[in-house]
Amino acid sequence: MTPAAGPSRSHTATLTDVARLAGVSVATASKALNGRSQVRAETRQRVVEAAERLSFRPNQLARGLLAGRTGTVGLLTSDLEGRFGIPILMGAEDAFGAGEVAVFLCDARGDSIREQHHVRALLGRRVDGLIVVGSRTDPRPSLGRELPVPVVYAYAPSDDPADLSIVPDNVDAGRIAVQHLLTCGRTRIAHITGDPGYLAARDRADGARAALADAGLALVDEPRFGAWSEGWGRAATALLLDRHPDVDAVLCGSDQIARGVMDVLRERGQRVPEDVAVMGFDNWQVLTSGSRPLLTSVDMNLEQVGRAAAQALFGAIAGGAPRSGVETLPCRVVIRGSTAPLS
Amino acid sequence: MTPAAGPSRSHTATLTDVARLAGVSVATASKALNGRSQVRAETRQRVVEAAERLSFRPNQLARGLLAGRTGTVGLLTSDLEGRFGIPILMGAEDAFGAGEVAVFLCDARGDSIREQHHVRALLGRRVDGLIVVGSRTDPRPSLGRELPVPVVYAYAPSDDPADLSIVPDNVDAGRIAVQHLLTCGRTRIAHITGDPGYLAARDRADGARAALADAGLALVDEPRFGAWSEGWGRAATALLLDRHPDVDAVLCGSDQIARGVMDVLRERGQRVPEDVAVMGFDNWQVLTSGSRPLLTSVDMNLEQVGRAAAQALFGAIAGGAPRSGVETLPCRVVIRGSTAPLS
DNA sequence: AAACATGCCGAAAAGGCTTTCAGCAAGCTA
DNA sequence: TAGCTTGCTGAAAGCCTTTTCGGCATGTTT
Repeated sequence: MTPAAGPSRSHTATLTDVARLAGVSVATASKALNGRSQVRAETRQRVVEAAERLSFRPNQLARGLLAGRTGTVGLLTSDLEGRFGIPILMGAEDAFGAGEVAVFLCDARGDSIREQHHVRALLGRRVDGLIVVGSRTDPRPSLGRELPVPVVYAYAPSDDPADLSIVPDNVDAGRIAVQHLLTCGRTRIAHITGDPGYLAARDRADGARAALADAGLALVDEPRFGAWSEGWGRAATALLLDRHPDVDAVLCGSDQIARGVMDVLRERGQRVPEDVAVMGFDNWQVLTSGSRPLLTSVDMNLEQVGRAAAQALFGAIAGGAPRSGVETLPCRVVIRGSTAPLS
Repeated sequence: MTPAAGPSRSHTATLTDVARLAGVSVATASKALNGRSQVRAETRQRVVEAAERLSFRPNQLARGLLAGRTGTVGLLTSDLEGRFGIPILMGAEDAFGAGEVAVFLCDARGDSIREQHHVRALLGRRVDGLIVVGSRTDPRPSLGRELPVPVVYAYAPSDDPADLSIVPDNVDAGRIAVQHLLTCGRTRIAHITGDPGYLAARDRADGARAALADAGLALVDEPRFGAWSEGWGRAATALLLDRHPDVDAVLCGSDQIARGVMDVLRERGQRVPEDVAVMGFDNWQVLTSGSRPLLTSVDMNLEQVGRAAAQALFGAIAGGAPRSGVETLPCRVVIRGSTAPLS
């Protein structure tokens, strides 16, 4: 057998082949394989066996062409390397994969020209719907209302309220984080967070302030906005301790920041969590599980965001009542060693 | 306009519509839009305008049905959450996206049943080829030789030498890492690495030993295998310093381990890099850029692995000479603050 | 003016599948 | 036995595009 002439070259079995082998017409073969009722059991059996023998796989292209539905969706992401897109993508893939939907993955790399290109290509392939995953929770431009298929935005909401967007509830995230710290008996809580240009940073700070206000308290100092990095966590902590040595909890805008904060606390002789409790956001395993002690963090349930987006899209494709607006999903606190009740 | 009856419902334009609007036959319309030469310039112009007006997008399903090629490939990954799959996926998506190929993403979650299911589904959709991305460099079971489309394995090689696999060269990675440390004038080099069940750990250790042997040196102590975690890095470093306080470099099997190593070195009063140089593997940004000093690391060029796999698959689809066996791609040292010449 | 080449265009088939509808045989009732 | 219902099966149309090939109107040559 020559290298190029394996079974690879043998014409893939088609329904006609199956029908011929089973001694029936293609129509009957089709009905037999699809569980239609107008086929005698014995005939169906023959067809099924023939299909088996030829390892027949119905051509989804032909099927999609006929049905007008392809059973495919496009997943448009702006940054794959960012860590937020992945869990969402997993959740969506999971929700679809359970059914019989296949996912086209496209990375626009944050470039709207590329994005437009991908949208056109996906429409050419007649996807049944689109999920758009952003890298930040700040609103992003809508793909427009003129698309021939439903679209769901995940993580980054569309700026058009007529679109449906699924996002984590960052305000509530800030609130539950503070509530956890209050539950631990902390009252002198500082907030060190990232780039104020990010809505997520502002939302979380707002939620944190609101929860404190509900308890008749306030943040120690204003929230310190900076960068989403360990370095900023370290720098801000040094400043914080100089001005407020009596702080008993630091809520950090990200796990990276929290790592920097914990490093400096340790260097300054503050024990975590005995003297100062520390919390992060994102629940990024590589960071939370490597720190000493393990880091308590707020998980944004991104996988669930992905799943919810997939389900919403599914519903829209099936023709359910169209939803719109920004729907938020709750976050959850994952408690580890860096927070504990004051003893 | 009722909510359900937007332009969404308006029948997507088809070539017939374009032809009718332009006052030509579908055959002519097709030729005009595809740059075939047997069309008068003026006629072509009319057709193009009509297509524009109707925002016509040729149906790729029909096209694929006819051509026998769909311009799609399946990307089968075993673990999306693992950090190795993503860059490979990005590289592949990039290499394909440049052309006109769309990528079906499937996550098998490490389950071979799921994997089989996905393969069948993808074949049903008549993908032109398959890329299989593993989560470890240990060989994995082949998908088999009987598939009707070419397959390329990335990161995790197939156990069938008849298949083509693209993997990073971990042995060489260990070698170049040690060479860098030698260049920095280090001679008492220890190796703390991860789970010995991983081929990557053993390969890197082998490469490191080989490079040292070439220089007439040997590792300080045997490589310390353990886990891919900061915690192990800390524990192993404590042991190491007790037995070999004169060590002047630690080569770590991953960036996580390296972070743990650096933490304990600092605690024990060893300066990095003045007293002890530290290197990691993987060049994982979140870890390398958060440490003090910034961490030198070996980058496995995973994006390039993905690109190379995509290109190989592309070649195989186009019918080029079939390649087979395991092809390795070189890694590269990314020098940062944690390694420096002895002064 | 006849014969020919040339340039454009359109009818039709193909690709694989599903669905509709007509046809046919067998079994039943009157 | 004629007429009817039931139960299966198959022919054919349709989904959308590309490609082949025949045909028609020019323009060109002798």
